[in-house]
Amino acid sequence: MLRDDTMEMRTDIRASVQRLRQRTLVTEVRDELERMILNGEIRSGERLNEASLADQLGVSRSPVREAARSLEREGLVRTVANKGVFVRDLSLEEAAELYDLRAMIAGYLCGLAAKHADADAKTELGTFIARMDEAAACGDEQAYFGLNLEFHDYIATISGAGRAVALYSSLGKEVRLMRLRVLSGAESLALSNTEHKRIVAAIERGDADAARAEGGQHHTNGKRRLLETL
Amino acid sequence: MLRDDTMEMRTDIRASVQRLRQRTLVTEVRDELERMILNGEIRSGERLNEASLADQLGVSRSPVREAARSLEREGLVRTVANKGVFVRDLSLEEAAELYDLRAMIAGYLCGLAAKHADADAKTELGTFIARMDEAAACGDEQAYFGLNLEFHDYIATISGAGRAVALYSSLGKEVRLMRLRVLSGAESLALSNTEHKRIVAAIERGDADAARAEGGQHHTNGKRRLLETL
DNA sequence: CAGCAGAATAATGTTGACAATCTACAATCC
DNA sequence: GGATTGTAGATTGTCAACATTATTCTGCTG
Repeated sequence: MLRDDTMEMRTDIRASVQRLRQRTLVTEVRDELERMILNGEIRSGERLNEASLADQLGVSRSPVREAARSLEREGLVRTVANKGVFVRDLSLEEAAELYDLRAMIAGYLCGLAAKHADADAKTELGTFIARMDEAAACGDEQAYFGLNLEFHDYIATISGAGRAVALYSSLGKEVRLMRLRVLSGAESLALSNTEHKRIVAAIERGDADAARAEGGQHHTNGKRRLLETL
Repeated sequence: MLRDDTMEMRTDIRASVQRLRQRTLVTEVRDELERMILNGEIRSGERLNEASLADQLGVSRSPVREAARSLEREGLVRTVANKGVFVRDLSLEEAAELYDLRAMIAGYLCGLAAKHADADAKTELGTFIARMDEAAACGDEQAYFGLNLEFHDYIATISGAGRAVALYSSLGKEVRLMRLRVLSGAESLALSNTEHKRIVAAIERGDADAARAEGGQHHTNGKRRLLETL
């Protein structure tokens, strides 16, 4: 028992060290910039002033520069030579395309999840559904929004995919650039969760094709809701 | 007539300046590194030595660092803190996943191309097919390989998509990391071009659904061929 | 001789300074 | 008055030096 504990601690420490060791100023700044952009603290189209940000974050310009370049990977910014990096400004067409891409990849992930989900994963998915039902009943959009993100991330995790997961997450962030809350109103939340239930049902019975279709349809519906909002 | 000529020249110069203006040491180094990686001059798993590359290219480490980070966007390298950036080493599973993703996106692009292709585009597609037929008949794998890339890039262009095109191109480069020539042998080339013809036929008759299906299938067949090779 | 400290070496991370470029505004000319 | 040129300030691009971290080699100890 004692040995188990110490082993547990040791692996914990090792993991923690591993994590800390991977952190560097660039990653730190990167995360902070990403947060600022997604929170709208830096608005769409705005320039990321290297000197100002470096000063603000207490580092030199180099880490800021590299972090900004790194954000390009997620499509959060675009770089113009000799002018700077700017927070991307999504047109409606671009947003619609992002939804299409996300729908395809989400379907792919749901299909894989149906193949790979074990009993624990299925239980966890059920828990997510229940919690989102609760949030929907309370009309707590904030909570539902967070749970929704976690739910889809969880499906991505159990899919066992690599690049597709990263892509899905990246496209998700890109979409959030629009800063437009599609899910609003209790009935909208409930409807969204109905679709979640269909996805989970398909995953639970291991029906990959159905899971793929439901996952894709859920995101396509999201695109339709977005377009209807405008 | 004279006026037309000078106008023509002026726009040429303007475009050229515009292009040069966007070039900077970072982009220059980035392209060179990409070339080196895709040509296998830097092998999979190998580290990109900043100082050595900087020396070799006659620049300081900063542009090399940024260029290397920029290559991360295309998944050509992975960065490990305090250890460096390494050319990605694709496992078979990862490669298969890349093929799946590419198949989905290619299908998406073919579907859009079927909707947006004008008469000129259709003619151009026909030309590609003819040229690839010729290369296949001669068994010129090198030429077929290049034409194949151009053909798919052209479809991506006429699709009118934005992010999806970039993604498709990026995944294409990633796949090339394997440095495995799937297309070999005259019959293989001819078979591949048969599939191209089905795609072009669907685009020519404006059948988006069929184009999507054919485009996806073509890439899925590529994945199958890859897996059979091993 | 295996294995392990510890120094030496080499690489990356970070910084501040300088060069090149862009932007905005004022002075000039027609 | 309007357009154009020139100049000053701000911003990005690049560089070389220093700090920190990883790797390798060496010599010691059992």
